[in-house]
Amino acid sequence: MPKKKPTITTVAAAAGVAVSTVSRYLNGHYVSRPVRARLADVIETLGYSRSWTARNLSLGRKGCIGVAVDSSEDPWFTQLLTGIEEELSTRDASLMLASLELRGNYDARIVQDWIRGRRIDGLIVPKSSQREHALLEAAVDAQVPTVLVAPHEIVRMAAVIRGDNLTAGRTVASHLASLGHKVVGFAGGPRYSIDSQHRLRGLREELRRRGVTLHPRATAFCGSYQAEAGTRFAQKLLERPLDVTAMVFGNDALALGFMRVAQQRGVRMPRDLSIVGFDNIAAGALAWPGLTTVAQPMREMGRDAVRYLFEASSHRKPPSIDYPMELVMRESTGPPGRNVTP
Amino acid sequence: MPKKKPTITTVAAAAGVAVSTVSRYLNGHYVSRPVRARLADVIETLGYSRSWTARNLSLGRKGCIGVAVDSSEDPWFTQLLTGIEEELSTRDASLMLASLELRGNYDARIVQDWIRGRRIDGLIVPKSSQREHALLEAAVDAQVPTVLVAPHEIVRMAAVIRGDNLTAGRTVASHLASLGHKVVGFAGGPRYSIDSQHRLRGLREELRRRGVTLHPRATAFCGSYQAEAGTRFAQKLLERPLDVTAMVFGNDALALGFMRVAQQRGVRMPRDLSIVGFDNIAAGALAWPGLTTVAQPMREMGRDAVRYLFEASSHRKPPSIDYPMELVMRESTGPPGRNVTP
DNA sequence: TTGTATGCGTTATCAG
DNA sequence: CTGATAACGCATACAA
Repeated sequence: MPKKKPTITTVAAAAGVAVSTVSRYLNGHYVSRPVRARLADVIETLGYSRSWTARNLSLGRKGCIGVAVDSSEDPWFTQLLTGIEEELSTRDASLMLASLELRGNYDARIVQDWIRGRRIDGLIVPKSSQREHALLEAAVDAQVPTVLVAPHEIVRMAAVIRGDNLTAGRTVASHLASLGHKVVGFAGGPRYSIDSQHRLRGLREELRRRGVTLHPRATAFCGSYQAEAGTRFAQKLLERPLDVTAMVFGNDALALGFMRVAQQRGVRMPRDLSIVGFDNIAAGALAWPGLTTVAQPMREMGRDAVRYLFEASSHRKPPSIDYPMELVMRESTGPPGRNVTP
Repeated sequence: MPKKKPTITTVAAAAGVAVSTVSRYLNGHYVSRPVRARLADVIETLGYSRSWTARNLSLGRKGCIGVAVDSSEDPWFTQLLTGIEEELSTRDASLMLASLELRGNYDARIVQDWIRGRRIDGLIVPKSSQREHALLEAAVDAQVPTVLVAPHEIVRMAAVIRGDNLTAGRTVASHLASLGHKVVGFAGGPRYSIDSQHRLRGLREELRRRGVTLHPRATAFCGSYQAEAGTRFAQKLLERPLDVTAMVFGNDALALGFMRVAQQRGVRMPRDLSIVGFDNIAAGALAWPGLTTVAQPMREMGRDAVRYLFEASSHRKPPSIDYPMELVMRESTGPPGRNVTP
């Protein structure tokens, strides 16, 4: 006999009060002490727990925020996700997840349905680029608060959260310069990626200040942030003798992809070549040599993203915060050695 | 002027029919052709889209399935997640995600709230172990269909989906034997993990059949599936000359953790030691040497998990399927070399 | 084939 | 301080 779940009406009846009183009790509004005690008792013995669906319908909200990402298998993203979860768990709201590239090709219909069907109270879009334009437009149309995390391209339709990539670039430059490197290279992600651009700019500035050369032939964009782009870049760069003693990559995935090919070809790191990445993904710490990188406070950024969403109404203008980034030194960087011919 | 969102009532009024007719139209029930056309038109111009919350309330369901995992940063899990998303996207349902170890220590309250508050139509728990017992009990109590993916320990409270680890173990044994290895070792995850036990058993059986020794001193359990456990194991095993020419690990994370330490100490792989893992996580493909491993059809398992959830009522007994696993050969395995003294 | 009436479980606005 | 009662937006018997 599957006993039916108790509702607020059941509780009210059992306690001999009106449903509205129970509701008030549930929401911490005023009820007399004796009634409160009785209600607590009844609810306990009945094992009552209110219906989220009904509550949300009544409140006119959805109780869910949406997260739309290229792929939920991206380790950079999962760090952010943890932060999002963390903050959400304190706000009795939950998250809906959608990968935009689930079956190989881009498809944002699910997210479009979310916002058209008013299924979400807010939207978080990490690493958005031009192709998310329609999505963001729909979001502002439907008045669903949106926050972009580390968008590839510039937008003024939503709040933005991103790391302080300019300073991060400078930090990397300092690190390399103080190790004694005189000529370094840079390989970014997509050319249009703001993160890559800022990282490069910071790197370039500080390098120049330190009298270090940023070699033009070893400075490029890989077209993507995927590891495969890093391996392709490696195949090209390592065809001929190295011009540089250190390479800085747009992110860890690129760096790791590069390192695999480099090791395969006998390039010893950091002796022949120092490597630096960005993002501090787990794979970098597991590699040998461990990948020197720059960490962003992803969890904090995730938390702040949902915080902003829940306070969106009170904000006049969406904030655009730059989070501090921290150099994580591992074995892939060291003093420069002689150049190598692979 | 934020135009108010149209409801089913708005549509009915605009079309000059009753709401029930609109509802019928929406759900594909019978409506006359002219009315249907008019409705389609009105809905289009109004930009109407029905409220999920209200629909679910009326239907008595939640429209969400819950996924409770140790950490959503686990790359093994994110593969599963992709499959879950994939299937969910075809069923107009969404997923709620909760990490059980969000802040370092175990806390399942959020998930308990889900099932107590009837917020989910089903529950997926990957890699469950003893500590999830209370959770599963609550789930059966509340009649929420549950499916366990690759549970560490045996349970009879829910449906189970897992890979065919026995055969996988045999496959690895064959691979190693045919490469010419004569003495191999095994390092599993937690001792109680069924996956590790099965993988070991399959390995042992086939090894014996092939006349290959499974060295007892190099056969152990690392206590966890985390990479750190692999590094600890490496530090211990590599203290003295190796007794084996190949090591099989309970999963890729352990193997990668081991490899890092091994490379650090100058062990050349596969020349000095061949390495095999399980799970085929991305980091293994990026390492050098690339990690030979056994892949599970994680996406398919994820899809099937939600399929089961949605058909739970029609099933008499929960199925417990073993999914085929596939050897992925990379550079970390090769013919045995001479033993090495690190 | 279509309309009417009722229920889903809460919250909020009123009177009392 | 508490109790009716009207939303919330949709689905579904049942009646017409």
